Amino acid sequence: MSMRVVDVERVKGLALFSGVSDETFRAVTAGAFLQKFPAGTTLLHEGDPVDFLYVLLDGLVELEGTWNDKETTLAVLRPVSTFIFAAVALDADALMSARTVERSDILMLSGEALRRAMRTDPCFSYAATLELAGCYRGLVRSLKNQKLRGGAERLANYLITQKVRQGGAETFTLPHEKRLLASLLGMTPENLSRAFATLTGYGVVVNGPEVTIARPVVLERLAKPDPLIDNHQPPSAAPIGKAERELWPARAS
Amino acid sequence: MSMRVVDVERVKGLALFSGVSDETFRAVTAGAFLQKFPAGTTLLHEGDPVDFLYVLLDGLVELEGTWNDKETTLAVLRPVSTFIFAAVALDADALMSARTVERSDILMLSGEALRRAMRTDPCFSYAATLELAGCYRGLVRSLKNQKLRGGAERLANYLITQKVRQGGAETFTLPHEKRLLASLLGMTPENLSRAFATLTGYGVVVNGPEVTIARPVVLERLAKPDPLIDNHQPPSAAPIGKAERELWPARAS
DNA sequence: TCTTTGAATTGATGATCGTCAAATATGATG
DNA sequence: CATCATATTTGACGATCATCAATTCAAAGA
Repeated sequence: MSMRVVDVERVKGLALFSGVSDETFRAVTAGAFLQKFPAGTTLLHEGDPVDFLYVLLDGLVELEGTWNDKETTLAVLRPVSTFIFAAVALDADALMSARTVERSDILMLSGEALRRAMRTDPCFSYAATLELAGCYRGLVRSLKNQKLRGGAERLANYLITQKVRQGGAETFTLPHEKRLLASLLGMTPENLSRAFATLTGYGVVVNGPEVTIARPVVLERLAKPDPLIDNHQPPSAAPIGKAERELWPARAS
Repeated sequence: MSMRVVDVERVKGLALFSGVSDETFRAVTAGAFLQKFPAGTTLLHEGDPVDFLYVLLDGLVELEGTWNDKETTLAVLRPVSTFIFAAVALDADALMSARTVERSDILMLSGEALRRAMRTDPCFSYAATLELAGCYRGLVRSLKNQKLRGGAERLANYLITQKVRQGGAETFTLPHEKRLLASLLGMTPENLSRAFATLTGYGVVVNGPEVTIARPVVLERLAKPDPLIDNHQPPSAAPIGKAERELWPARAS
């Protein structure tokens, strides 16, 4: 239920809490829950009121939207990430559902306490603004990606981004099922398969979850990656927030 | 160059400045520009560093993204709206271009002064957080709209939203060219024409920019509007911010 | 090992959407 | 009013994408 010391440190290291007073930090984490959820757990359903800010400390979480019996994945989060912060800030109903893809450690912080802290601690609400600004820009990228690119182009850019984020090696592993990737990229699993088949002609070799980009130059000529859509940020040891991720490479953390 | 008294009042009435001290307000508006731009002026190009927060006081502004020689409209703003706030908060490059659709009065506030104000005045940075949270949720709605709905469904919902926002009368006027509407809805002008033709079978009558929804029930059966995607907020006398717009109808301003 | 279950792939087909070209309508300007 | 430029519409066609069905594959359990 309560946090281990090591977890406290991870939370304190979040960009969202950088520079905030110990007092604010204690006020916000006082009534916090740390819970482990198995894979496939729905943490929050769209339309529900949001009482907590969620912090993914370990595992994998999917944010999804629904309409007319159709579902789509809006984001796949890895640690350490906060989610549904906007709804918490506004004390509004969730616009998307959240569910675990893998077994996950999730910290739940009282929304009420957070809003109170934002109103009193300028450091904290400044950090909150930066965090939200980073999230906002991530969505702008997603919307551009979705509206301007075709399926094969979205996949090609996704693969290039994954390669960079996982260290740049020629071969890397998809972080989750292809079914989920298809939903994230805005296509059906069948069409994702065909998009992979298309990329075979551009030097992409697929072996189950293992992907090899044999001819990066050729693939890039198709993908046309763009820093105003794709965020090719290499992995870093320190956990970073959405804001720092947005500021790279201009002002690396 | 500087603001008229009436404009100062309009700016002070922005949600972004609700509750901030006169001191902060003066600090932020001290080096402000108020400029009139003709239609078709590019205020900011994507990729450019952002030095100012823009506030649309009068007119119409389009936010657009580009990739691979294709363009798409991400939003069309009416007064009173702020834009590119996220980039200003992070002092990052713009992810989208901004350009006037009509002759527009635009206030430009120093980004540096705004960031300074956010760090010192908790009221202001709290308001900034709410503003950004509202913008974030608007984008979530756009992304769901784009990924989950087909063209005719997007158009049907757009028309219903316009009808409500313009007061609810059976007949209303499109706020701008159809070419721009097509880009906003993520389709070509040709397909927008065809989508309008399709909606004729659902009681939609188009006469140039005049649209009549003759059988609202029939159109809604196609559109399936959803409060988690569409924000059917009726017009209000008081200018409101993105945050209040998100909170409706829960906590009307 | 065999079976079972669900993911992934492949093929066939139809729906949706974009592109090109041409025709029409609209609005601004001389 | 006439002319021009541009927006809009319409038709034809091809590309992209979704759906349905069938098959293959892989992992977990009996």
